[in-house]
Amino acid sequence: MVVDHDAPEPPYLQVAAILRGRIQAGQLPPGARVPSITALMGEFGIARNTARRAIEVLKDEDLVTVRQGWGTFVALPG
Amino acid sequence: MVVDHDAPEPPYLQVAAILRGRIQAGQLPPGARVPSITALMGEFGIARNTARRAIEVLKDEDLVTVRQGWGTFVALPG
DNA sequence: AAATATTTGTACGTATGTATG
DNA sequence: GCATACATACGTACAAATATT
Repeated sequence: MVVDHDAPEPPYLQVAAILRGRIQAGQLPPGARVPSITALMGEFGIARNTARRAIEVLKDEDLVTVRQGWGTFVALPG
Repeated sequence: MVVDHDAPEPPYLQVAAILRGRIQAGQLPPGARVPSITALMGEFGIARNTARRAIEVLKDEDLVTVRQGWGTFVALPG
């Protein structure tokens, strides 16, 4: 899966939407580790800051919790 | 005024705090134009993205409103 | 205790796109 | 068309936190 640089939706929002979909579909269940920044870079062909912005979107939605030096995880329900 | 790269507080938070202070002090009253990204770069000796992050902080606090192609303005009270 | 690997955090400089006036 | 200002993205570098060896 690669982002579409020509789409009206910017890459960081595309990636955020994809990850959100995986969470809501249960593909990434609560407590699961979200792919690391480096992994997202490789999977979607995006730069580091772009990957971080996508995670930032999900963090602002309280869908994930991020901890430096550890990783990003799907937020627990409730 | 220049940011301190050796301070524990990162530059983008330093700049956000300074601007927040100007707003709360009335130096930047409601409706006033906040210095542009380019102006902040020059005033604080920071990069473009760093300036934008500072503004982002204030935007998340609803202290300013940002409009593409126009500028950034101190939010109206209420 | 110390070194190493992994992961997130911050910042740089640059380029291009989009919106407004 | 042009100038200004914000929006997004690239690639790179180093710092900080965590866990493991």
